[in-house]
Amino acid sequence: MMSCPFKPRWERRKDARPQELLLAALDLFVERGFAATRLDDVARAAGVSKGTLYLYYSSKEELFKAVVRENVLPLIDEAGELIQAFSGSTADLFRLFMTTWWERMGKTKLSGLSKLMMAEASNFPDLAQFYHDEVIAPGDAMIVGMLRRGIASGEMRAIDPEIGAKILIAPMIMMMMWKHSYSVCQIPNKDLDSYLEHYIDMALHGLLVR
Amino acid sequence: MMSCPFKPRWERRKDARPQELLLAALDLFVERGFAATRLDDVARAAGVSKGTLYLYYSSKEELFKAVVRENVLPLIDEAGELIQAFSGSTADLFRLFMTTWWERMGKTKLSGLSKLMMAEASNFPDLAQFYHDEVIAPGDAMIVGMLRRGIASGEMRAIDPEIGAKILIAPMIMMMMWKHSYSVCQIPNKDLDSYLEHYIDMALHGLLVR
Amino acid sequence: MMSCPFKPRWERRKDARPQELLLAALDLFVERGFAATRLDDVARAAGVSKGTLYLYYSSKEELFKAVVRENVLPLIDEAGELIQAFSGSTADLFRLFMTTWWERMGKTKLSGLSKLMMAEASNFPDLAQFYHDEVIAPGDAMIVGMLRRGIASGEMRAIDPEIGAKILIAPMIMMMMWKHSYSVCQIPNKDLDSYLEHYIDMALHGLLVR
Amino acid sequence: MMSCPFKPRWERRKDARPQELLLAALDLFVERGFAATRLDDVARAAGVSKGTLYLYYSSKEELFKAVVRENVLPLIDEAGELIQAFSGSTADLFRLFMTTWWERMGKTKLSGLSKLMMAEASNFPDLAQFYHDEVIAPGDAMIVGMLRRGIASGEMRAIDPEIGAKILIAPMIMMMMWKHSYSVCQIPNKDLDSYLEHYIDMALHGLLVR
DNA sequence: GATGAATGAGATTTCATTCAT
DNA sequence: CATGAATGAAATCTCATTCAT
Repeated sequence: MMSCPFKPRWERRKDARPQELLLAALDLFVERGFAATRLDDVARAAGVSKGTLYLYYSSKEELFKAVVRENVLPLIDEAGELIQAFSGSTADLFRLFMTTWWERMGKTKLSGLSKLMMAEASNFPDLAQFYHDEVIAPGDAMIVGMLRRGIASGEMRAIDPEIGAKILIAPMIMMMMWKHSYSVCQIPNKDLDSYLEHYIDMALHGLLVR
Repeated sequence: MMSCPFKPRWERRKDARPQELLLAALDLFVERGFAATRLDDVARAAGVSKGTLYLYYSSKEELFKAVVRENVLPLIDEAGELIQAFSGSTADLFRLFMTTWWERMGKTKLSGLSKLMMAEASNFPDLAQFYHDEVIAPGDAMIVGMLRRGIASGEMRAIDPEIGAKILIAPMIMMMMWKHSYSVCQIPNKDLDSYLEHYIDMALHGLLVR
Repeated sequence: MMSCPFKPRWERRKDARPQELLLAALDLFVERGFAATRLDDVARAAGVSKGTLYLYYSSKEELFKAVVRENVLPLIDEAGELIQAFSGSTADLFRLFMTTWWERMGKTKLSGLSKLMMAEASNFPDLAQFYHDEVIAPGDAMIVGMLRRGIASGEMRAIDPEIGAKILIAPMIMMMMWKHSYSVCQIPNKDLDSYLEHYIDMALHGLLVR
Repeated sequence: MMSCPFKPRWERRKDARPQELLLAALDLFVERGFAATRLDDVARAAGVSKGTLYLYYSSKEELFKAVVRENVLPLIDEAGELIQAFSGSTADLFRLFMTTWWERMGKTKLSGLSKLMMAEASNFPDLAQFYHDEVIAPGDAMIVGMLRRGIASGEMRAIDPEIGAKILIAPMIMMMMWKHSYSVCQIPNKDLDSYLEHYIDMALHGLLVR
């Protein structure tokens, strides 16, 4: 936070404000969902008035899009670069990709956004389109790419990559969603790493040529 | 109320009228979710007045529980019996179980309830508790049971059955949820059977002793 | 109001409610204008809650349209019939028409609606279109018709009837509007009848062949 | 404030910058009305910040008064001088007065202020009082004066000059207001001159001794 | 049993005005 | 002089629930 000691005094406040709003918004959206989050609460959590929110974001939907843009899109880009740069076996790439995803999204608040979007997509088509275009489609494409790579190199069985991708993503997404829905049937935190290992193990033994 | 003295004992009363209510409620809950469904609309769809709803169900939550009880619990029971009665290999049991589930829940409106509960569990803890106790826990137990059966018989690798069950359920649940969320990234209906086959194939090759 | 003494008791309330709402709405719309009238106040004035208003009228605009429909349209129809039935000289018809208009609209609260619409037409295009189609156009057509009748019979000079109509309406409309705008420059009530007589006199001496 | 001791007495200070503000304000007030005009928009249109507006005008009402003072009052003075200086027949004076008025107010944006004031007078009594005192009363007095002049000289019939003035102004004001309200029933621009001629013709033939 | 009119708390969004810099 | 971020009251519209008939 104070990593840049020479930042001019007079710019700090202006730059900081939107960040505080997005942080508060992320917390509340994740906790309650899109429709059930009141802008009143977001404002109070950020320590500003309701009107201030509208100074920065012209509607609840725009606020949400900004939350996604600021928090999720960088991770997508990072993941894309990780895949591009990798030169080992596809199994290792798969392992690395899922582990990284888990560290960056699964373990953080961001995992709540997946649940939120799944939950509210049909009631907010604009949001759904946005999230699909910016997050789901690129993410999907990466898994498909990995499968194609593995099949081409002979490491993996020749499954349909599009269908296979959806099946393989499912346990990761469900793991993220469970964290944010039924507290009553939650996987204990200490088991989550075990879940991830089991998942990778089960996925690979199903994918690899035996 | 008791105007028909010969009414058979085992016939549940109040079932005739409520059936229409529950049908309308199921449709709307699945289409819009719990919070976003207006009782106004449920009443209109059922062809009764809003007040009448309250004659049969004391609140929106009670109405929802009734929908679940009437539609989902019988399927759970049925599935339990199917497993009890099965005597073939565990792989075949797994295949039969998932296929049956897909026919009875995945392909019907009921699949929407999974998404709904995932979406709204955290905002309606009572509902979450109810759904967990009545649906999730029993369902989970069946998968765990199948895994134990397979491991005990030597057919399957010795994975942790609790964790494995959650991983294995995930693609089934996601498939149901996708149907009801992003229309924009929906799997085409014609591919759904292909998805199921791929899933069973990938799951089994990961589970079976090689 | 009590002209139908045998009206069944149990329908009275239901029928009466919308009337009370429209009365309150007319009062407030006339007093404050469309945009500045708060539905809260309309509800309170009618002795009901805000929600009740929406039971009968789905939006502020619909409420306003209902006010116009209920109060103004009958007068328009009546005036049309009056003209159809008249068989005397056009000068006498003109006198009768303007006098009647003054009695029915000018002297009542309805005169406030003219001002309101003039004031807010450009900010509420839907309302403007509605009011033009239902009130202004028919009213205009009547004046044009009278002028045509007078010109055809040789009583009046051959002016352009469309343009003449607008000029002739103007003092009547202004008289109505003044009543509801500047209290500070208002024509005293006792002078209003004198205004009307002067207007008819000046108009006719301008129209009649000398 | 008195820092420039040699500044000529008669030069109004603070006039250079405010001119842009008043132009922007006139445009927007005419287009949308008083209440519906946002100071945000005025500031943006003038190319300054919202705070700057308050540097020059202490409130929205003061800004509006300044717009009227700067734009309308000079015309009133001019018209007064025109009447004083005129030496021909009263009919010719009337014609000249109305034609000039039409050129200077009717055809310009200023015509919008009449509608604005009529529309919002009752909701902003201070503004109404100001406008009445500064614009309406003097204008009215001029027409009354003309009528008195014509009656005294024997050119015109002995009508009540106060009442006659209001009737005679009405079509002029309405013509200005129509331009700014219902676009849907607007008099086409090419007909406006014809309207003016018709009006003068009808007015004079009603006023002159036959 | 059945109705549907009535409620009122609460949600998003707007905007004149203030004030620290 | 000038800025523009911040405020907070207010306005329209929604909906689960109640209750007299």
